[in-house]
Amino acid sequence: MNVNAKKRGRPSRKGTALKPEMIIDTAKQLMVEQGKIPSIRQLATALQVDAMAIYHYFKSKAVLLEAVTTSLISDIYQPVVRVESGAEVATEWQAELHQLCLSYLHLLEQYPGLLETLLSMESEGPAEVFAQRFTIIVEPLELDPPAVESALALLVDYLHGFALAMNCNQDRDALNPQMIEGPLGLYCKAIFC
Amino acid sequence: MNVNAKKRGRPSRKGTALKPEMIIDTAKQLMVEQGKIPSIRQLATALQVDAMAIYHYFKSKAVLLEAVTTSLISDIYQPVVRVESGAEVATEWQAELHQLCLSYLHLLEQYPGLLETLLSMESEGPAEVFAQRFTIIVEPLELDPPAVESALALLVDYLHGFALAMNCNQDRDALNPQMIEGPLGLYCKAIFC
DNA sequence: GCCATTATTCTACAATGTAGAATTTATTCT
DNA sequence: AGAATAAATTCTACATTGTAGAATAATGGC
Repeated sequence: MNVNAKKRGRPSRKGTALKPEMIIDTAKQLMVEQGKIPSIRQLATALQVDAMAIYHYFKSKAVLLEAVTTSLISDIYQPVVRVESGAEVATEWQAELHQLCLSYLHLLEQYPGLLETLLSMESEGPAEVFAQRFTIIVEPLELDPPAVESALALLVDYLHGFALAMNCNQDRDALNPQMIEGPLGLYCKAIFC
Repeated sequence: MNVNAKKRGRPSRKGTALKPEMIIDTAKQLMVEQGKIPSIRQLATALQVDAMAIYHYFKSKAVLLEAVTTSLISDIYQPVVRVESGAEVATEWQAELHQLCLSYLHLLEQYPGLLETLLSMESEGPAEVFAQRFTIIVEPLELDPPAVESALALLVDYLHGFALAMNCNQDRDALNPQMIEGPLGLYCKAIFC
């Protein structure tokens, strides 16, 4: 007779019900705490629930991770829209871009595994979030569409490569988001010179 | 009595001995065939050997993968060193860089899992290979050291991000190395203008 | 009150990395 | 030559993982 055994079947008290939100939130928390994606069993333990209960809400672990990703991605920096005049155009967008990149990297650093999920996802939603905010920032530069496309591709993949390097490096301090300074400066020169 | 059971203990005939090279080669082959890193058991089966035999040569799977990586990385494009004159400087290095990038991406595409191993490795050796060849190519541009460093960082992480995207995308044709054209052009503009 | 639906736990399986012991052959020492 | 040691291999076993499928219990609609 297992001491820890819980009663089987649907729980009585209504408020006790497991909710998708709770699962997602706990998953996020464990990702931060453990620095990696938790196993379904670990997640279930944290929720004080049987592992299989989670599968009632998410058809597979991949689907759960996609939900986590979608929920997190909107937290990246939201650029401020300005009415710019003359000289400001040349500098403001760089600061905004810097901030967007840092917040994106910070997110990918805080939640290891997010990156791979993001890139594996069927839905383009999460990837679109960054693109959207990027577009807002470079809007005042009035680049032609193909140039914007190339610029976005170069930046996104650069950031993903950098994030991957951070995630793979075991010693946390060897690599941090501040180090994009040089490359990002070079990048800015490329798209506006 | 298992029909497939092999005799235990050290094999008699000398030539039969498993060699690290064989393990590495078979691992490479399976990576290409399966499009992912094989399990130790699969690798052992291909070698017609017990799984644990592999651990006699490599202390862990990670160490084996590092050996595979080190062995593969030297295959990337070796830039030709030229004596350039005047106008050629402005164009030749771009073609060389393009070729280097394509061969690097091709390698990372062909051997999924290589990227993560590369980035997780203690040894800087493999990472140095690309850096070395990059340096040869941009040498004639006579950039100052910090600029070279930034340029290398931007390019390497961009390529890693791109490679990761290729590896994560299940439909093979959605993403291929030819697509670096635009971003790479932009990049070249950045480092020499 | 009956029955379908919903939320949950339990049991079980196949795959994985790998520790540790057993076994057989090769090599080295005396 | 014989004994001891080392090397190369297979076997057995374990913990961890994702998840399929069945059993169980409460809820909600009729």
